[in-house]
Amino acid sequence: MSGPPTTEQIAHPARDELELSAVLHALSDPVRLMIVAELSKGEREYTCGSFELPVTKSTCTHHFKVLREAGLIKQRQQGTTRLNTLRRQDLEARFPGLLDTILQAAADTAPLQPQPV
Amino acid sequence: MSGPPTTEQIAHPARDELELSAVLHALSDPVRLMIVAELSKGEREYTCGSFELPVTKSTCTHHFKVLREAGLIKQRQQGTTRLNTLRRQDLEARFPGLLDTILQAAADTAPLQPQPV
DNA sequence: CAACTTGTACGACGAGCGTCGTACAATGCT
DNA sequence: AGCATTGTACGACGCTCGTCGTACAAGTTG
Repeated sequence: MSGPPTTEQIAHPARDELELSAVLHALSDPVRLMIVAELSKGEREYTCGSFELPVTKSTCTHHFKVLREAGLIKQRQQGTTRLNTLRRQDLEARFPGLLDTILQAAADTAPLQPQPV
Repeated sequence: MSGPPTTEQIAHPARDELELSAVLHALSDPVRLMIVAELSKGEREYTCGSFELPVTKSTCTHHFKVLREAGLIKQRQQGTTRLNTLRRQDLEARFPGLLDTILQAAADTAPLQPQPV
């Protein structure tokens, strides 16, 4: 193999372009909040398929797209899979404390927890 | 005057019933975030008309209703006017630090500020 | 009483959201 | 090569959202 193994041509907003309303809207959906909560539990990269979500594949793609366009996650292509990571530093720089506070609130009040794989 | 001057028959969710997704959704609208930011600046009660909002009266009523049903504000009838206050304590008890963090993020990144009256 | 103020109720409209199914592209594996 | 895996693209569907205009209710004030 001589060509580039990864594509990395996925649009992401810059740190200074993150909008609060987009972030809050993204996290106001229970499924997306689940995804972000899962991502926040580890430092490793998660594939889209490593979540037990109560929606189909295409809906899952949609939610990851919303999260990416709001600047919450970074997506990196690797082979057929797409690796997702939380943009912790960017979020912390732009909206200090916001992510942790929301995740804490979610953990305190969530009736159900998703299952990682 | 011998009769009751205020009605106080407006439905509000109890503290323990506040849902995170509803709160985040309520605050993901710029107009509603403006309203909450204004309310947070003072301890006094604000009438619905004391905001300079870029929407009509009926839209304003709608936004206050969303905020009330999400548990962000308390509305109290007094004569023809309705007095609004932020439910600071309830929010702090249910979602510690959430309101302040969001308001801080809004203040840091907001391009425009509303005008109080 | 009549006029005004403050805000709600209701219906309408266009836009967007969350969901799905099917089809397809790209990669990995046998 | 052929097949399986992973995820996207696209269209469709109901539903909700934000907005508005008009009409109306409840107080306040002349």
